[in-house]
Amino acid sequence: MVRLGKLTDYGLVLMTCIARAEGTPLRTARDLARESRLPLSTVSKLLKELLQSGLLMSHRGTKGGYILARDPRQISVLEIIAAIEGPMALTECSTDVTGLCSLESGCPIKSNQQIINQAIRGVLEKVTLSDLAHPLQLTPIRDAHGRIVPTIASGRIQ
Amino acid sequence: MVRLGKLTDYGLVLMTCIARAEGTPLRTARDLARESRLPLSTVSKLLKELLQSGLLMSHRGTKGGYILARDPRQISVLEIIAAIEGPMALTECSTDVTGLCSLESGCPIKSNQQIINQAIRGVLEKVTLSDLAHPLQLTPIRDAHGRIVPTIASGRIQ
DNA sequence: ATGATACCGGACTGATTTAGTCCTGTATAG
DNA sequence: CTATACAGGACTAAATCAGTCCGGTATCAT
Repeated sequence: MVRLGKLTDYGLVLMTCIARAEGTPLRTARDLARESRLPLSTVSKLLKELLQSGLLMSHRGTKGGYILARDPRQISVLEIIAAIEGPMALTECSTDVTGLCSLESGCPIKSNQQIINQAIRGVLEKVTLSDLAHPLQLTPIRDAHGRIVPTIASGRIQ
Repeated sequence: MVRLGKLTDYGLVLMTCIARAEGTPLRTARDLARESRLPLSTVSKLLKELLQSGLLMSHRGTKGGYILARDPRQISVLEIIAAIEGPMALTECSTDVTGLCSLESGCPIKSNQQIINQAIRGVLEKVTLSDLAHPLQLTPIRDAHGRIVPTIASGRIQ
């Protein structure tokens, strides 16, 4: 449920790879494909999308490649996901445009959608690429009832 | 992105409908279909799934219908979503079972997935059916930078 | 210059998933 | 005993997704 597409996964991996290699200035699609063990064609496609969303910068030619457009701490996971899956459009109802819905007023979905949307956006906005890049410990803390406490133990979040 | 399926939306609506009608003890699929303006066949299907997940109880026969299995405040949105979309399975990697992934150790996806998963789960677990049922005000608060602060202004969350 | 490298942009296809329908069976109330 | 309403499946059409491929353009090294 609420699953990200495979390509989005790959995208996160690629961004992580780029973020981790701080020494080399530019990473080629070929390099990243090898590193992430993904097919080159797929990697290229993803890098293009990430580029168009302004998360990467590129340089052509023999010594070309990709580089992060911003500091990893300034890139949220939400942005990366949006870059690949398109802007969050849960339903037509969730846009700001009014009058589209045939149910007019009293549509019971609208507020629900927005509540949930807002909640998820909020979380994903807080997690940055930097959080993903550093192999941080994920320690699932469980409370007395055995339920997972939604705290991420990296120290950055909450 | 990170979108819920339409059916999940409908499911949330149906649960909300049931939660809101506190007077009537049992709601039939037919009633709910009329109320939610969704086709009966779809509504039936969803109610069945919600039933099997233990979120609803049912009664057959002439005066039959559905009723919430628990207090709306005890039912999280996460449960409702999981009931319809199946248990959160972002990728095979995100299950607890090890050894499935061909990349063996050092798979860079795994931790990412779990971080994001955990974050989303955490949020959805906190939002309850009660939150959806009461037409609460959604006031998107923006901070100085124009970014949305992920606070939901119902007073219940955060 | 010129050729090799690597990004750029889009079209295209097969597979998977999703939404939605339909039908037959079983329990309950009157 | 009959109408009502849930129970449990199977089934299909449509939409989405993953992945591939190709012709084009910019850049660097020789």
